[in-house]
Amino acid sequence: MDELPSYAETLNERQREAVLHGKAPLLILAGAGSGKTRVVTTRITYLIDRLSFTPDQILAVTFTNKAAREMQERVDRFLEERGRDAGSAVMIKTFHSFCSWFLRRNAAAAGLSPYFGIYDDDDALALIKTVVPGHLPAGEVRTLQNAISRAKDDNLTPDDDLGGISAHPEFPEVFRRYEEKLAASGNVDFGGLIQKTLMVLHREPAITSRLRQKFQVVLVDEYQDCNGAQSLLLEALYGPQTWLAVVGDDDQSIYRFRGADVSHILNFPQKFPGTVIVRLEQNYRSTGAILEVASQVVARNQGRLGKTLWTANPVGRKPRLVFHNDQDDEAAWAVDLIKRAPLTETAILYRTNAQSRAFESALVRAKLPYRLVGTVRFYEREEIKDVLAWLRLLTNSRDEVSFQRIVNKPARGLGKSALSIVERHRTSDWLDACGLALGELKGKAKAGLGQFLDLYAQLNGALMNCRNLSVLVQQVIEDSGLGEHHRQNEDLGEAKEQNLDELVNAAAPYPGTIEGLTQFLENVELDAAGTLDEQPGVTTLITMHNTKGLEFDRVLVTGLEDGLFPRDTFDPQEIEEERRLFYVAVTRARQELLFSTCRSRLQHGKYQDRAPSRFLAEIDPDSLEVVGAGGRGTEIWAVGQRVFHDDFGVGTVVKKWYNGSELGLDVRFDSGRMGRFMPAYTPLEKVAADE
DNA sequence: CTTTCACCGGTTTTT
DNA sequence: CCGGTGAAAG
Ligand SMILES: Nc1ncnc2c1ncn2[C@@H]1O[C@H](COP(=O)(O)OP(=O)(O)OP(=O)(O)O)[C@@H](O)[C@H]1O
Repeated sequence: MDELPSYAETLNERQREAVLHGKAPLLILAGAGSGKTRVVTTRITYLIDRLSFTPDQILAVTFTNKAAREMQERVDRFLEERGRDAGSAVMIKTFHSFCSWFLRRNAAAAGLSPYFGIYDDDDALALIKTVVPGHLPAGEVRTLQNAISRAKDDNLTPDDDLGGISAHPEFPEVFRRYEEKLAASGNVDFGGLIQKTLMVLHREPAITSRLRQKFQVVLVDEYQDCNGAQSLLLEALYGPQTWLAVVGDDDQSIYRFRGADVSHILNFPQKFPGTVIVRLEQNYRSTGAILEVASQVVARNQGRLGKTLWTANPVGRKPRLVFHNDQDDEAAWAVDLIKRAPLTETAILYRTNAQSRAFESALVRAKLPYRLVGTVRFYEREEIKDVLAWLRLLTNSRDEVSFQRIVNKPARGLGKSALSIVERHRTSDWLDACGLALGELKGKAKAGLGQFLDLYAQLNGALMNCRNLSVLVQQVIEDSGLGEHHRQNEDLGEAKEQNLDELVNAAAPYPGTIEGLTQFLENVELDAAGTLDEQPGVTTLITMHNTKGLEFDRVLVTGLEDGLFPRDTFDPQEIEEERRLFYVAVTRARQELLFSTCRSRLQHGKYQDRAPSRFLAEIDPDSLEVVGAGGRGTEIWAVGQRVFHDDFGVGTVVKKWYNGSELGLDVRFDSGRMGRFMPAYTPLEKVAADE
């Protein structure tokens, strides 16, 4: 072999081993910040640069579209530096967008049109509502929707044994009817993208072998959050010539609620015999003090693989823990920190999107720039979804959800009875059904439906001969009346108008053809959040889940309160998942880490008293710098904490409860005796677990 | 058929 | 507090 390429010189020995590794299945198992993603990127470059692979033979799977774009950029840059181009011929996608690509190319085999649309969770919910019996409460409908998604994540169909998914008596029937309606709509939901791809690969050996022939190299990042269907997909992609590598960290598996299962990474060596495991143990991201706290907490989880993780970085300042009265104080504190060092790259992390509000308004008041990642995602706003529904109907007139959404929006006199007549005439195509129903309607409804049909014809004509997609989008907004409708909204009208303008701009890069429209819609459907660039001096507001794979100089982990983070739950598995989320959040920080917790928090319109998160009790107090403690409700108690009482001796906290704002503890003493205490008044002493 | 208003319940987390 | 839902008025 020639001398090492320069990009390999900056790697440590283990990383280099992973990059230069040959054909045998490769499992890279490593803790946070150890350079896993960097190894994937470098390996792609190496395979192209030094071995004879061409970019289009390589498939890399990332967890988010943003991660895919970033990896694409890095690979392009690497290859450019080495005087090669065509880096962008490497296929770097999420599982979902890869499957979408595949299904459009093999539409016939999948029983789809190449212009199929993708239903997001809201769309799926709308469809489920049309198939659930009678008036189930909204909560139950959601539960059923969730069960359907979980079933599809495990590649199950209504014919399979669904007992492991949901015990709801209506579930199998609702699932079946949902799948029928979905098939009739000609569209695909998220789970269906994976499932239909699997179906084609299992049924059509010729297609499978062509696909394996094409992608001789397959790499998967964040494999610990892989679900059952995705794991099967990986097996289907794996042929005798495939160079396969997966990368992940069992301590960072945080998407169980979405069907992810850490067992897929743990069982990888069994599934792919001959697997070579490479462990990366050096963390390049964080200070020693940050890593220490992360390790202490995650160490409480049972059944983890356990990994060594060390860093040559300085120990740095101890992470700080700051107590606040409520979420507004917490936000004011965050703003103050940012003002003191406005150029330090800072991220404010929280468990639930609702928590972003207080931070947003404090930042606005302080006139500090910020970007909000996630939350009311751009493409999920009402006005945007309305216009997208029109566009989707233009690519697929069988799309029930989109049809129902816009047929009478803005109102054109089509109510329940008129629409049930349309429904009676439904073939597969909703416009045909409208045409047939027209004869049976009269008056306002007839006029309204006629108007709708004319509009469709007009916009469909526009699609046939418009140069640029933004022209079509503009025309849909104006001609459909949706633009006017949303502009008239009392206080949000202006914002909605701006959003619609932005949608027009977003369509500009696409050609005004059905292919261009399909591509635009797919990008929107699979990456609903839109892109927000990071910029120096702009604070990031983000959920902990969304920070997967990211890093920031300064990280604020907020809302560390029992019941919020971790959420209260009876399921020990879920507590462990929350603890992994804590680990992910903490290990995003390069230099500075701050925790904050509130004694009281506004929730559902009421202030509720809160106690510090049990995770804080799992950190060695010596590893933290505590600010503002000492007041009432600032002592950190966790269920399981060992305590000593003057009269009763040693025992264990078995329950936390509240009497108004006062914290109470139930303790089971080793003598067998139980006791109830208010730690504010009773001298209970914490003792170490082994005393 | 459309609009308004009173009432209820409570979403973790997202491709 | 806020958004979704359903009944009743217009
Ligand atoms: N050999 C190295 N020398 C210097 N810096 C490195 C090296 N390897 C990785 N890094 C840096 O360490 C940081 C973490 O790398 P990377 O994001 O690839 O880690 P990761 O294992 O994917 O992290 P996580 O699982 O926490 O998302 C990055 O800033 C990366 O540039």
